[in-house]
Amino acid sequence: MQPTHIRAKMISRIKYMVSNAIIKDRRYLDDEQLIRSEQLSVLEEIFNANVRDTEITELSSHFAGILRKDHPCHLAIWGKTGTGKTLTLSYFLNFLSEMCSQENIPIRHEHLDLSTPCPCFRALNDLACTFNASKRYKKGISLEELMLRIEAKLSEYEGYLILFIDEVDNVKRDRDTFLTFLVRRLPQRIKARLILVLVSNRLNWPDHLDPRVKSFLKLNELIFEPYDAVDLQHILRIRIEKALCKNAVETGVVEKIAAMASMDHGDARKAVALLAKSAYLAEKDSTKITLETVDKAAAEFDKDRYLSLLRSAPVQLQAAMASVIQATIQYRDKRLGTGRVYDEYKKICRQASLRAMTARAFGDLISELDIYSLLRSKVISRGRYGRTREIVLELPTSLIADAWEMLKNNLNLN
DNA sequence: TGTCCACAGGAAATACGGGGGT
DNA sequence: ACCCCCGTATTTCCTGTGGACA
Repeated sequence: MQPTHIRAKMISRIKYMVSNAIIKDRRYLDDEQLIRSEQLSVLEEIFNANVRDTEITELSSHFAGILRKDHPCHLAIWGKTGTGKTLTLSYFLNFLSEMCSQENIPIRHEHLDLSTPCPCFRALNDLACTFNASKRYKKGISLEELMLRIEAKLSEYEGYLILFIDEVDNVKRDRDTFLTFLVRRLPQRIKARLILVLVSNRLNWPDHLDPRVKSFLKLNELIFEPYDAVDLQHILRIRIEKALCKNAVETGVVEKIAAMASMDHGDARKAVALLAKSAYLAEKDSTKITLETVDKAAAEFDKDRYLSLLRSAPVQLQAAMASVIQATIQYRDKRLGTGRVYDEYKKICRQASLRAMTARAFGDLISELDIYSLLRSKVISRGRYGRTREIVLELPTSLIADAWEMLKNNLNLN
């Protein structure tokens, strides 16, 4: 060991990195790290570039009634993830409140974020919490009790109350109870004028809703189109200016990222994440961000997404996924039905000393994996050889080995 | 035409684990 | 400390089903 040697190495590396730095302020590559006011200022710049113009105009006319002491009806908003629904709405509602307070119109808005799937109970509980009407419970208190507390808390308030409920369709099971409460019961019991803003990323969510709720729910609808490539370019350029040094980006990179992101979802968050990843990669190699860097970043991005999704999933789901992979490898080109995969699953559970769930429950696990699009399952009939769900692994082939390794580790197999 | 496979997937029953009330 | 109640997760039980085969 030669301490001076390693020191010299470190110093030269650090100096080198500093002189070649391309990231100026990495917080601007990740929204989570920005404080509220910074987020809003970025947002305002984006809006000033005429992005989301039509949506904001629509919102304005929908809520204009408030300034005339009118009661606008509820609003349903559709749009895929990363189309800026949440940010646009909170920006707009803040602005609206400001305007109203200048006119002395009492108004309040609350944001209920259901970005992770949650049962009716937790949704109500969260709602109660945002009103300070109750503490956070895990269990052990009835839905009725929660509703009463919310009502009690709001009983005195008489102005407008805008409830902005993000990702409504994440309310699993009993969605009707939740919505019935909001749509029918709550308005009758409180004096405030309630306006619901329901955000969802599926277009057809009111379809399988209790018809009684639906008829009560007079809705105005607003659709957030996915960003197109031009919008995304605006968004990226603003970020680049804030986060990166001058000349850190080769020409064509912005266009490329924008094109990639708009092609598969029009998701702005994803576009920014891709930019961030590219920047990190470029910085590590001390180069500019080139077109190849972007390709590399995109590949890694996909990999990370799948693997972290799996890693953080409940064990049973991981075991189910492992069994699907195992079965796919084992039976190579034969078609996979639920039965075979279930046998595999039982084996894996034994190895991982996990309690195997019943076939019925296993079927539900498969459906869940389908929702995450880790696999595709389709019910087919093979005549006298029965009916089953054909299961096809939907993982990029390059990832199968990685995923398998990770699952094996997580489940302590072998 | 009827049979029967191998499951799907709905409904009811049961197990679980945690909070509230006393 | 005890018991009871609640929502949630899983199991048990069950009916349904498309089409190959006889």
